[in-house]
Amino acid sequence: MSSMCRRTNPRSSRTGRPRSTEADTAILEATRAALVELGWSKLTMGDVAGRAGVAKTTLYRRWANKSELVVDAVAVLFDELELPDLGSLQADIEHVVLQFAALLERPETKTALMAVVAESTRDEPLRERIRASIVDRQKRLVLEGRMRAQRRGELPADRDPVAVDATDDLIFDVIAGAVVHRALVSAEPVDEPWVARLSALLVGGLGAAAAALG
Amino acid sequence: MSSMCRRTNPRSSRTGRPRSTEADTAILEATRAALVELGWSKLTMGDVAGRAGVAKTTLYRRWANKSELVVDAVAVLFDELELPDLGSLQADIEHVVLQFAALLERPETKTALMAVVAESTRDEPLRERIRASIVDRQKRLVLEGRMRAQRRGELPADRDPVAVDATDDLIFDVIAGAVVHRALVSAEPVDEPWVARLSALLVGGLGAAAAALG
DNA sequence: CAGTTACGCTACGACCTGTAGCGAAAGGCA
DNA sequence: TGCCTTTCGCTACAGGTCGTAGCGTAACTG
Repeated sequence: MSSMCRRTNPRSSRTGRPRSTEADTAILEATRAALVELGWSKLTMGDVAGRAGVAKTTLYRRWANKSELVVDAVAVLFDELELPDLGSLQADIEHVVLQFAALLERPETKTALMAVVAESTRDEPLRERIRASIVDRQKRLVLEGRMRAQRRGELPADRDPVAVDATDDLIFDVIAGAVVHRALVSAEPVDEPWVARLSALLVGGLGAAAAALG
Repeated sequence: MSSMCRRTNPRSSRTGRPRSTEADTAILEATRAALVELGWSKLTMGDVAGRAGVAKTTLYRRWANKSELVVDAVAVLFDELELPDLGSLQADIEHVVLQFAALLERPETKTALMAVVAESTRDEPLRERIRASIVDRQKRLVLEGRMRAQRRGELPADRDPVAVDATDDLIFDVIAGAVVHRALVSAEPVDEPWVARLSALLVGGLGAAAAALG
């Protein structure tokens, strides 16, 4: 709290004209609109600036490039995912998978998600941004679902906390990966029959693992 | 076989200078090299042409754009995947998953795969090309592994052929999706412990489903 | 009021795209 | 052998995007 605590958080610079938060939201909204209309590859910074009613230079003051801008624009959409208690592990999984599939059906996310991930393979800061803004935030769903199943007695209580973490990570990659692959790579519908099969596979697999350890 | 059967297969045009197959291979090789050095987003058609020692116009005579070129350049790498019989379903799965993970570790595939998939969300011909050149060709691995497991008695024989197809598709999306998500989105290693967990989950899930039906 | 920062605007060099036009090369066919 | 057709390398080009620089103005602080 000294007078020079500044470089750590440039947003709290005490002096000068503050950044327009209206411009922030207008830009992110314009970015999502441009994604819907143009898709990732035809979206340009100049176009977004025009839609948002700001100068192109204003975009570059906030984001280094298109990828970082788009990550911020779509990240908020992923926070809409919820995990209501439907009474059984399988029902919970099916519900969240259908939500996730609906999210991936939206043209903004469909075109943007794979693109920024592809870009992040050669851009470490971007990878970190994606992890922090999107990936890690959704692991909460797996955590919550697993704990709920344990409370119900569908899954055994924790023994080795390291193994539990590893299993949570595995389930996350399996569910998210399978849905993304089905929707975007195989390009086939993530509908109730498919979701039911996936959920049954997971519940069966988790149950079998628990039985083997018990 | 009349004298005018021509438009159906432009490659078999009887007259005129034939396309240089050396140029074909040089271009695809140059494309992979450029992917390694530059990554997807900085790869340009002019750069590839220069590396391959051909004119830029020669590229555009063969491929409509960067995406189609890159699909052809990396598709061949996916054909290296094999499924040797290791004696058990779980061992077979683990082996092919580790192969697939090694493939995704290569800089060419890592940067290209997600990029062309992202592009294909707004490009129907490209999606078809990806499906034909990469996706569908790898489903053979699931088919072979499932039939082998049935021969061993690890899985029950087919009853409903429709359900069998659906399960094959599901397993394909789950395995490929999980590995891709782990490697590129979560950006964490696809190592033996993780692969063992994934395989155990799948084998357990398939076994539980079989038991429920039996 | 002085100091500092953000803003809109314009302009710009560098780069990439995809196409057109040319003369030369390499095949098929009679 | 000569004609036809297609591909080849080359050059040139219009159109578009990127990311930055410079300017005068606006907004907020103490």
